[in-house]
Amino acid sequence: MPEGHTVHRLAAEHQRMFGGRVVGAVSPQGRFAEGAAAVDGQVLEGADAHGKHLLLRLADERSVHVHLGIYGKYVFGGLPAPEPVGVVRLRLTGEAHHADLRGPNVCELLEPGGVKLLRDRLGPDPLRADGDPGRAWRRISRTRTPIAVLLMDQSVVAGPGNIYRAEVLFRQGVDPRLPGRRLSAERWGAIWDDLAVLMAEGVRAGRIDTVRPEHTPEAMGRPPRVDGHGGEVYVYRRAGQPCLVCGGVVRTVEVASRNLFWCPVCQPPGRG
DNA sequence: GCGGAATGAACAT
DNA sequence: TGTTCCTTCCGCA
Repeated sequence: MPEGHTVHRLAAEHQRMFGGRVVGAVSPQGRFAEGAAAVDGQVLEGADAHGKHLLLRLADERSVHVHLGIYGKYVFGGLPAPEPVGVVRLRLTGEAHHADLRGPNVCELLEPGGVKLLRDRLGPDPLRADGDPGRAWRRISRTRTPIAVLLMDQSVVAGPGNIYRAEVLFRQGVDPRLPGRRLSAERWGAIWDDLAVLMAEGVRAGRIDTVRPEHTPEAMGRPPRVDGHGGEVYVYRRAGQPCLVCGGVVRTVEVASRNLFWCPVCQPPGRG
């Protein structure tokens, strides 16, 4: 689940449960013991997300930086918090809630200024009000790298992952292998706008749904279906199945060690 | 019960 | 390009 929309939800949840309040912090697993000790007893001033990075600002101007990677997961609950189940890297407790973090790629304490360094190496985030698509365009329009690779590069665009990249390219009818510099500025604008809409909906719903109403199984007279990842999508993990729009066969290929999915009919070679 | 895959990215080579 | 981190879940015995 951890694409950018998930992390923005997590930030909102932290803000709601812990924002402006003193928090307790422990690391039952032990791998964040020193950091937890430094956090424990401080006021959590605010929670924020940039792309897939969660940032918890503390009263002493340091920040907890969490990146979930593929496996990382949060579970929230009330108080009293039960005995931690499994390997809990960080448990926060507030006035009425607790949050358990397991399996993150990153869980570290950043010194003041560390957040700026982090954000400087990230591209614009379609979910943020300060996200500037022009910044991404300056990278995209100058490279031969395929657009499908660029969309996964967090220094180009921060937030989209493997599902959103496949789905937005399908929805905009773009050939995934099209070099960035062959993409038109108009098409990039459409991709950015679509990402903003899709991901905002993902934040609201807590799942990734990308299928337009006229293409849902119901509208097409097929039995309703929800994918294993918890949403309704056009091409992601649907290799070998018929395209929901044209009936052609959805294809997959490995790109930079990730599986890319697309419909060669709706996204013909050179289209961009 | 086991093996593989998974919504990610840093690092080594 | 390959390795590693680290956890969960699914399909297959």
